[in-house]
Amino acid sequence: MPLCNRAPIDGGDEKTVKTRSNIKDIARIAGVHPSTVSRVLNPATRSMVSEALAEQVLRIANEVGYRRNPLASGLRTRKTFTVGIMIPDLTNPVFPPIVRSAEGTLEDAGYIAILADTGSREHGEGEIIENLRARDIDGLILATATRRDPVVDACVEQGIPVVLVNRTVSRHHVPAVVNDDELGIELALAHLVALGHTRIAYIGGPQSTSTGYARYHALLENAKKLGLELDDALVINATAFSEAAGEDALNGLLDAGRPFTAVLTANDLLALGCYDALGARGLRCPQDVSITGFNDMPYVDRMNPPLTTLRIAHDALGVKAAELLLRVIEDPAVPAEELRLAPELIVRGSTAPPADAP
Amino acid sequence: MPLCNRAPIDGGDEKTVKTRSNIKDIARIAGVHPSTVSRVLNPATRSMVSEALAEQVLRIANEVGYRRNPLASGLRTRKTFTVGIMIPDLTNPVFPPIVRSAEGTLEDAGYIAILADTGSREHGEGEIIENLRARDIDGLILATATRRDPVVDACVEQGIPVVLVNRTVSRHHVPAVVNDDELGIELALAHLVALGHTRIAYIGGPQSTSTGYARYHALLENAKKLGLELDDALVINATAFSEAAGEDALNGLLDAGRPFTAVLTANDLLALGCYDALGARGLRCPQDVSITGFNDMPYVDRMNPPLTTLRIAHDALGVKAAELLLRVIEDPAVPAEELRLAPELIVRGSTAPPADAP
DNA sequence: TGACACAATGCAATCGTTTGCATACCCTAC
DNA sequence: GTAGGGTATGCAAACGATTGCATTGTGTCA
Repeated sequence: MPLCNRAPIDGGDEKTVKTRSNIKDIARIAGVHPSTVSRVLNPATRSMVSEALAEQVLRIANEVGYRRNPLASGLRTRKTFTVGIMIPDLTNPVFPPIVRSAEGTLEDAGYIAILADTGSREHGEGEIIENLRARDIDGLILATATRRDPVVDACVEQGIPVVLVNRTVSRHHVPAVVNDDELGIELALAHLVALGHTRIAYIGGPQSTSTGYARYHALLENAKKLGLELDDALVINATAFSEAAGEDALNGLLDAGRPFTAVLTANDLLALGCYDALGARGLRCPQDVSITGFNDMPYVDRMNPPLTTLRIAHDALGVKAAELLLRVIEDPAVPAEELRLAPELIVRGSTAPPADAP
Repeated sequence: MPLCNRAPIDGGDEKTVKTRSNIKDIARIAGVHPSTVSRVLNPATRSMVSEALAEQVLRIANEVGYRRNPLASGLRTRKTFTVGIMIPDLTNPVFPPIVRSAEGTLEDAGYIAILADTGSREHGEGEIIENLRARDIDGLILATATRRDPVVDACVEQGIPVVLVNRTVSRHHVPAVVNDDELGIELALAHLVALGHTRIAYIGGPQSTSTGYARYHALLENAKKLGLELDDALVINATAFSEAAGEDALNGLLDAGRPFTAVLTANDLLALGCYDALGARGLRCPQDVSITGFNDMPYVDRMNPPLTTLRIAHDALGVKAAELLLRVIEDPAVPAEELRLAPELIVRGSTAPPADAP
């Protein structure tokens, strides 16, 4: 007997580390060539082999608990059933639901998700992408995009299927799933106006992100549409989507001395920063100033006061992004579509009619 | 000239999709055998080849931007520089910081992290593990462990390096990084007692998890140590670590009609559920009932009232778990140590002296 | 000068799958 | 009876890297 270092058959109770059985083992048992087994195991080529034999091979594969080795398969075919998910910061409550639902959707399709959090990282994004590319990932979900993003350009150039989520880029050639920011701002602004506010301040986000940019322009647009006069001195864009930036921004507005009764912010964290700035000055929300957020982060309904904000369909964002990516992977020629999901205004305690209202 | 389907050298401006250069390309340029290049590229075997040649090969590798193909390498060596991270639910705020810091630590060591959220999933955990195993992952970080966990058993049995994080298992053979729950409960209980509370209720978590189990027993232990009389009817373990379970539990306690002035909970979400139960009955926290949480989830400092709780070193948990796993991967014979990180009591507005205090 | 040790490199098999091509076989039709 | 056309399978070369063993070359020592 030739050397037989494994016990592929009847290895039931053996104490040996039973190394996963492979296509050759099956071939040996079935008395056929490995290539035949391979053809049976691949649904696309199964029809090449006689039905009876195919059935037998499948049965054996099942019996020995065969699982394709993705490394070997990937090496040969360049398809790894692996996708990368890049996010700027997992501890930002916006991302976990996106990541989770995207991962779940991918998993259901037989893919695995490699997580890359670029915030907590010494390597640059480019380095990370190179790393993923070296691993022959099939595609990439990017939540990190800036409006002009070299990383995205690089992916497009290298032909890596990419889908952007949450944020998008300026040049319109890459598929994306984003929130409908125009609608969101419209809802928030209309809400404040309906409450009777006329002197409304705005605290936006970085203009380098599509969300910061879109929300800012949506504000200008919708104010005009409503015939609302905006005080330029009361419209500013913060340098980051963070509590600290929001606090700074509102402090700036308060110091400017221009009167206002409401602040529309482009992000929940900015809104929370506003809470801090108000609290430090003994001002009350909503009695003195109404505040709206954007995102509906978890637990903002429990804050003091509960935050009026725009609920983004985070789960759907992740699911749709994953589905879109799968579609692109399957057929790279698919046209780059951009999905915009409608947000929902959630009215809570942080908004009320202005003090001087009738 | 033999067929040469690539342009490995001087491929600078070519419009062709420049396929990643490999070890053979380098060998050809350097005029040596691929195996020599391989030896140079592997630090462990570099000393086998003459210094001058090694340098030259490295220079060329650098010039052509060589990157090892992890698939091929992994196929041959069974080492993929990949680890899996399994968590029960990414939208539970406890996990993102753990995942993020673990991932960052792994990345710095040249590993990538595959994320698996078992909650949002139709496949069972076993199936997922099999999937990861098929991909020859080097190790696994599990945040999903129950006290008697077949998945953990399976991993240990199959020799997959495993590190548990946040939760651990009963049988003591697997390395873990957890919070020091005994200390946490001790701090919380001492805090309430110091405020003057004597009739203290407890809402714990599922006894199938190590955290639920340890905190419950720590409570009994510490109460005895402090000479504190616990009313059995006021000590219950909820069926889940969730807001709903917490609300149900506290409603049960209130319905029982036994007097108490404080509730010590085993988890922030349980505590938030208590807020709901109190609010629904018009009771105030902390005036009528003090409440303590466990975890210090993000934003509980902004809730109404801000929650007194135990801050777990989530980042450290992730980092340590990753480091421990790397150590085990490197040397599977390393003894299974269990790290316990000390929590910190964060006193906020949800605790105060009881109403009947002097 | 020849034997031997040792250092540096080449050779070729291997990891597990896939796939273009060759082959063997059977059936039909002229 | 043989040419032609399928159909079902085998063969062997990839994919890219690693590694035990073989080979070559160089120096040392007796």
